[in-house]
Amino acid sequence: IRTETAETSTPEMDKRCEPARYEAVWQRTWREKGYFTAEAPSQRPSYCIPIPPPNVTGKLHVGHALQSTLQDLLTRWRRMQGYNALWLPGTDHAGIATQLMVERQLATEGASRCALGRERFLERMWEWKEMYHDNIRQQLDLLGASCDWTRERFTLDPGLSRAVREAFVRLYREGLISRGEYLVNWSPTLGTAVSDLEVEMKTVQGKLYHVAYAVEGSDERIVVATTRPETMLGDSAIALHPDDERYQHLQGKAAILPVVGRRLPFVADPMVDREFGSGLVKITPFHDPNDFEVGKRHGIPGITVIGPDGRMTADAGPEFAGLDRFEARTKMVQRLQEEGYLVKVEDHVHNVGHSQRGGEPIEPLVSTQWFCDVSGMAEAALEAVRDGRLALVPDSWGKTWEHWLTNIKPWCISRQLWWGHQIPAWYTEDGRCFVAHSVEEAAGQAGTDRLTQDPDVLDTWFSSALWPFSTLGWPEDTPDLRTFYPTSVLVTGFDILFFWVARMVMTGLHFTGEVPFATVHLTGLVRDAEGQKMSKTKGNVMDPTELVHEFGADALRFTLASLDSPGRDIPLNRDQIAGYRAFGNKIWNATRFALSRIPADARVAESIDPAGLAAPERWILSRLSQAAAEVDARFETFRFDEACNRLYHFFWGDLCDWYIELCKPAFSGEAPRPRVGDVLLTVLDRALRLLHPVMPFLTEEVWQRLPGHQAVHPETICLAPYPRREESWESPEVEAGMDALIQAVTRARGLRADLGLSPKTKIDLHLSASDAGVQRLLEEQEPLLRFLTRVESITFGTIPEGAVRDLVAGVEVALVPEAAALGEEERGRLVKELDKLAAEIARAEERLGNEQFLSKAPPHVVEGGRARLAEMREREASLKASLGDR
RNA sequence: AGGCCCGUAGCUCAGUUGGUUAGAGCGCUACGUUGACAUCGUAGAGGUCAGCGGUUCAAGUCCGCUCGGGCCUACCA
Repeated sequence: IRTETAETSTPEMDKRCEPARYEAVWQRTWREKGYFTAEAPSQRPSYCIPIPPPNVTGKLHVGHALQSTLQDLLTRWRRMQGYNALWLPGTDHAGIATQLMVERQLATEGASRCALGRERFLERMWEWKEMYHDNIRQQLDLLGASCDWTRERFTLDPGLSRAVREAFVRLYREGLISRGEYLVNWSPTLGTAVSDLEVEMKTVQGKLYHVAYAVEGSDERIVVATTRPETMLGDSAIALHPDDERYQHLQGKAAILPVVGRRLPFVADPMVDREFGSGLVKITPFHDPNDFEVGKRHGIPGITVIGPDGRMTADAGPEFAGLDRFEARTKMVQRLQEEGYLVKVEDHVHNVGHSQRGGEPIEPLVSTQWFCDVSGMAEAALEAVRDGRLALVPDSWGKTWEHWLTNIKPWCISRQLWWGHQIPAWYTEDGRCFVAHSVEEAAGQAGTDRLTQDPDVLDTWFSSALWPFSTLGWPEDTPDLRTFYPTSVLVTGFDILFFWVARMVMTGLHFTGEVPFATVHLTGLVRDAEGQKMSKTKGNVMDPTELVHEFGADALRFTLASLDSPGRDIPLNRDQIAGYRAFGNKIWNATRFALSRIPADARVAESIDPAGLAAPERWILSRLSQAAAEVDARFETFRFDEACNRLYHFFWGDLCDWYIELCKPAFSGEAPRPRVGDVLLTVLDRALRLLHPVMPFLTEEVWQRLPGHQAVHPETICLAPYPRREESWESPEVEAGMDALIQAVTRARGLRADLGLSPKTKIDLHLSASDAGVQRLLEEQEPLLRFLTRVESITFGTIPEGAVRDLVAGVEVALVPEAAALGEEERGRLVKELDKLAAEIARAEERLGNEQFLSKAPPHVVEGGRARLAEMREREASLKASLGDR
């Protein structure tokens, strides 16, 4: 176990950061110490994130890694802020998807679900579940997830199954769940009904067959167009538009179905589009959703000619019975042609519903299923977003939410599968149905125990819909439920907004009266470096486990979090992850520097008073305070990208590029300043704490080595307070002065480079600040400036003739090179710069001469413009002086 | 068919309620290995903000149209 780091506090650190050496160790330590176990009840405010339960179908993909990173980030952040934070983990049985995986596995063994029987098959399912569940758990550990595994749930475990039965029974008793015979989306290869959401519309190139029908009792022939000739066998009417002049005479008559010879009455219905085809539509009530409605309106009976297996039924007639529906199409076309009914065939592009899981075209089929009427719940869910009880982030999803929920239809919740929650409905031998919590209760109602349970299971999303409260113990009124419900945030992909999020909101409001979470953060899709969707067939799938092994979990986490900008997909590329791995190395080495150079008595300070500190120390503390304030604000608004960006630039830019450089001459004794070691350690401590939610492993590993870190928390950075803004540390004056120093140093280096002078060339630097305070600061820090610019000497005040000069941040910077003159290249660059400046000055003058601008623009903008113009003029003078007489 | 999103540097993207000089990372160029770090440092180059029109003192930002790309919803047989 990794406690030796903290206790022996070996100052030796490797030259490179190697995540593999500490990540797994810390994950184990954290778990053993129980840092992530939440309390219920608790005195502290609650914060809860219910995990979108991964399917137990296989491995986690990068999308999971993204969502897990964000959930963990939020949880760790709130935990550090003192919340009683719970990230509740679990997995989903994922009905169809998982059953398919196991069926495939069985097929490779030459076995099958039916041969095995329901009971043995379910045993196999549970074995599968155990295996993949363990995978998922390991992967989450690998990523550094701070889940409370003592509260882990699975959608088929006893508690959740009980919640499912309770929800079903209540909805049934309220009349919102019912059983009935309707036209449903049927997947012939899966052998089950699916919901509207599981139907994927695909644009396909098909054919439009124009078929002639004889009109009964006349010589007239009419033409009807269809894309599915095989369904003609189930036709029972022909529809025309009630206002269509061309066909009024057909009202009350009938057509004769070719090949079959059945009589098809004409019906007038406004659903007919007069412009399409001939303006006449064949009506197949049992194999088309529109026709089903027309059939109902006109009392036309339907005929089922395609069975659940996708083959033609006996009712299709002896010639077709037993044929696959697509074979039947070919045969029908052939028969029509033979008998002279086929008028023409056109290419036709149209949209066909396909089974999302099975992949084959959906067959609309009449069957008895269970339905849930969600119209009332949808209304409540709409209201929750409208009145702000539920926030969608980004809020652009609001319109999609509105649209879907206002057009919602009954939800088909039964599935002809074995893996799932069996429907709590029992039938007597004479066919009466009893819905109850248990077979005993049903027997009581039925007055007999000769009952058979409904063989179907519920749609997987039915149990998922209850997830935020069923995992906390609902329907029991448990301490967990009281403590953590409603939960705080849901982080998930927009692709399951309807499948899952909307349904959780609906059931949450229905059963608990409250929205199940206050905020939904919807992430984009993780794509590959080229912006392509990852898919197995394309072979561009990135495996999070491999990425963790290659780059470390922290680098992957930082990358994913920093790419999560609202409403955008996430193009993930390895270079970027490598870049953030380098950032980790930077953090590591910054710490290594501190540990090797600080005085022996330096310690992390829980708080520090800037009074008595020199400008560089006051500057970094001021910058740190602002970084803390901004990072916190970004997390509040789910701008993980901006938070990460801020963290990155604070650490690399302010801390490493400048402050650590500023520390060097102080530590070496060249330019000593008070308490530099304490400040460096204190800044590192806080910076690591700020970074911890994003990079938990590295920050813990490094933080444990800081002398005196125990003052902040005795055991772990995971539970150390999240740094806040420290207003007493902030000083605009110090920042302005140091900013001038930084810019002057940068410009001095730039001038030297412009002159093509090697770093070894001796040079005199002249600095002249217009602001007296800045001038004083520069003079005070003269040794520091010499160290940073590597010049021989610095002279303050008037710039000598012949110097090469420039003006930045109110400081004139000039170099007097020994016997060096401006070459052609340098002159050219200067002239170009002067031209640009002159153009800008002209623009500024014009603007400032505009009456409208002066009177309408706010004063600070006008003032800013004037100041800017003045500075540009000064700079112009300075640059001209460089060119001057040389 | 309806709706939504996007178009900014070579690439991937930021850019607050319109307000000075449009930013970052990667890549590129030159120089650099001085004791934290070459997974590095220093200094640079690179943009007609897709196009057109409008509102405004002021537009990458607001409005309209066009072009290009993506996504969602949808029962045209």
